[in-house]
Amino acid sequence: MDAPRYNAREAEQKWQKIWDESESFRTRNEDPRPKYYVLEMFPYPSGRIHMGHVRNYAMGDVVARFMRARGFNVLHPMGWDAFGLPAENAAVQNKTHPAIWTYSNIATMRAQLKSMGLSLDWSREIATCDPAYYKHQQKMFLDFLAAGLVDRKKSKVNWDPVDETVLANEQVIDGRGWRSGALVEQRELTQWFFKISTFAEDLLDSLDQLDRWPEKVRLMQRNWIGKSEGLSIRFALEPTSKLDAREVEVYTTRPDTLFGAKFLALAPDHPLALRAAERDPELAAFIAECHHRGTSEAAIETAEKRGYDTGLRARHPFDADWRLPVYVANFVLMDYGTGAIFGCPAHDQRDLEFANAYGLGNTPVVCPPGVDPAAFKITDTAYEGDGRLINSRFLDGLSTAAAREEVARRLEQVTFGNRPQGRRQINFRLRDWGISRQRYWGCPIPIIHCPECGVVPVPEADLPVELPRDVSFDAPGNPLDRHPTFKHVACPRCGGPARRETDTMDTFVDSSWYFLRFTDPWNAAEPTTEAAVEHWLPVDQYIGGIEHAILHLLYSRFFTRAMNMTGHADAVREPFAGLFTQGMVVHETYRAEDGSYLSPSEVSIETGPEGRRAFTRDAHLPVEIGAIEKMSKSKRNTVDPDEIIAAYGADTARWFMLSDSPPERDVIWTEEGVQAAGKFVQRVFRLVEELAGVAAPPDVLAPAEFSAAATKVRKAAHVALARVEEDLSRLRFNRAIAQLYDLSNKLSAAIGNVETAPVAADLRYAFREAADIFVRLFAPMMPHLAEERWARLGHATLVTEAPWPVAEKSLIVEDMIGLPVQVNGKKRADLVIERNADDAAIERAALALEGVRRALDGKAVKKVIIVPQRIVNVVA
RNA sequence: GCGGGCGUGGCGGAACUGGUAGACGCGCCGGACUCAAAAUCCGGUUCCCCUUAAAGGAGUGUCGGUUCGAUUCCGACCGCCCGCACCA
Repeated sequence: MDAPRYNAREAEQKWQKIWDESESFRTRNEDPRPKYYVLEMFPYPSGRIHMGHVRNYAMGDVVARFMRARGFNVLHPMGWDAFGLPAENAAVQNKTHPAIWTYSNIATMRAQLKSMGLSLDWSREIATCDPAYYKHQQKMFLDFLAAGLVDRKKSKVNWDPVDETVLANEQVIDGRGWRSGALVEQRELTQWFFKISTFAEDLLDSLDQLDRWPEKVRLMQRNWIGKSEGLSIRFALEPTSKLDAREVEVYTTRPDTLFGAKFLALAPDHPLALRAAERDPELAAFIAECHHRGTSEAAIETAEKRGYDTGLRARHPFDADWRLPVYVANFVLMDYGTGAIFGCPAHDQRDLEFANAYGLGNTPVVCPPGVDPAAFKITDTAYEGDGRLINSRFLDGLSTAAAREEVARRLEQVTFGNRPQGRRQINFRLRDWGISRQRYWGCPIPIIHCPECGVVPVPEADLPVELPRDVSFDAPGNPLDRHPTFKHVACPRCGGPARRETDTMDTFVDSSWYFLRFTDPWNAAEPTTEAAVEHWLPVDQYIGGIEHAILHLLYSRFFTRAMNMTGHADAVREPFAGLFTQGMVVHETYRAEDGSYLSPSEVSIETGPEGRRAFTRDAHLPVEIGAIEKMSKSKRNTVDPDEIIAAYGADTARWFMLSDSPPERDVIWTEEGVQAAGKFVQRVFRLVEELAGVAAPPDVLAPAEFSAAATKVRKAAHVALARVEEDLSRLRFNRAIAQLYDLSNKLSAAIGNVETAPVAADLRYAFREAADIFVRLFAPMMPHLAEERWARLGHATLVTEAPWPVAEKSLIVEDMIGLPVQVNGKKRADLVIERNADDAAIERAALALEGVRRALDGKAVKKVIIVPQRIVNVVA
């Protein structure tokens, strides 16, 4: 007779239905148990889920099920990051409406996620493109505006000429649009900004408290915020008559190098530069060239430092007779510091390159430790480190730190035009967040522009400002901008004709607060419910890709602060207490002989002693196995989760996703790997079948004593329990899975050793206990199989609702322990001895071992090092 | 260029705060079952020497250091990956 096989397809659908009907994953806010909020980054409804989603949601689901079993009231919701450009692209290509495309994708992906058996509370599902969601976002925009957290300013924006939209700085990668890949141009537009820089200091300082975040992410945010402490110095200009400008302010973090200054340089957009250009066509041409190069050839621009001498001269703040030339230079940025610098070529590489190009020379003023000042010369490489000041008059001999302080102190005391000439200043690289997008499929900005009243907020009663459905994508640009009734409205204040804001919000706004909405998505009146937010936040464990290390996580941190200020999240500052960034799913690439990519389904792999070789499935032509890369459509190395679930079941897919690699690292999807996981599912099914055959029924009481064989079975189960618990607590899924392989090996062996029937009562009890523990341990990873086997073991309850078992300490601690014995650091023997043997007894026993005696070869023992419970080292 | 991380068998990876290197899985080799194959089960599998066993030697990118003892700590170098990129 064939062994019974587990039909995953049937069983999984059955249990999903049962969970659904029993509302196993419905979470109630008023549940008295301690709360635990686990969240995976919600997906963009692009069409179908991919393996990256499977990995992400499998991890979150293990955490949710594990914490639920441990007695927590777990919130584990799901939603859709549903606004965004691809819906509009699809609308153009397929002549479908973005809403129809989006909601149809949501339906598909929801069904796919459900087929994974995730323990999600679907009653809290939200989609950011739903007016019931973005209505609140509009309300908060107005509240932020009232609170001074929103700015409207003309600004140079990154314009993507292909997508015809503005991009945030973060969306520009190597001078190209992150989505279109088109070279980004600079345009001047009036834009809405969230004043994230208001919180720069707090966003930076609070990172220290996020001790359950990866250090890497915190560091990336630190660098992104980019705090620097320095000094603003105002330089007097000559001749003043020429431009009607008496001074220029520069920012420096190195005031100590002030006596090494050789020039001043202005950004091409600096007001002074622009004014000077009005009278100097050559300078105007130079500035135009800077703009041009800045946008078109970003790579080349980095190579060469270029400048233009304005003819202006600046007076050195400590020497009225010292004049510095004032250049406009292509490497000075307008939007950092004051848009102007003083150049100290000896101690700044960029300044040195510039000075060398224009023959400005250099004077070293900081001498590195251990170098003779008289012999210290700078030619091609600036010295940017610390040292002792030289050639610097009253600063000579000071350390760089002391010199910085001294310059700051003196310049703060010098008065220049009624104000101190120097001012200590802290600068951040962090820019305000430009949220205006010239796009249809986004949250409308609730503003009306009136020629009489100016910028008028849409009254709260008129919210939401809903996207009109009747739009066409036949022409490029924003359809809202040419929509007749949406655009032209009456001013809410004066009633006169006015124009509605047709820009929509960056989709990163939508995802900056969805985790708060999940706590009470039913509240129609307000974005959040105070009690619910206070109860659930912060998210205890957030899981997602490292690609959101800066943007999404920083914006969310801003949003909780802004919501906190405006009364929408009183109890929250930091949204995510624990963050985990999971690795990608990668796969081999395959190329046919003509170089074209082949998908895994077109390739068959043959393995032998000489390794793996690939052939086309149909014609058996040789296939080149290429690099292992992130799954992508262009490389054709994707695997469809639906097909895997259809062939092996969700439990197999989940198990494999979690088993092979540490979760923070990339996992390589292989056919062999998923097959192995599938085999294990079958093996577990059979193993529990066998265990059920020898196990006592659930209600049998523990016997007074256990035989050695029974104790061994119980030990295996309890040791695995303790380890799996530890590993799951620390999200080390791959180790937990290794433990479970190990336990199933041990249980198989134990059953193999059972020869006599009937099986003794104590052993039957031990098998029952071990089987129950085993099923509960793999339940978070393979929930359907666990239910199936839990029922087979005679339980009337759901394992999903069963509490986590408690490991018995006495079974984990061994009476006899094995101690490796080293001689001079090399292992020579094993010593088995009572756990609590004293050092003298251990030493005596160790020295008596045959292996130790042989290694000593008669040499005298100098010392014996005994590390309790660990190791013995005999030094000879 | 600056900042960060990582280098362990044929492969993915274990090894808690310095204490038995290679858990577990894949692959491979051998065996059982079978007419045969698949499936399943059992055994082996870091390398070298050895017919086997026992015993031994080498070994965590390279070189050096600290230590009774180093994959783990320190220094230099090599290689790979990620982030930022004229931020004054």
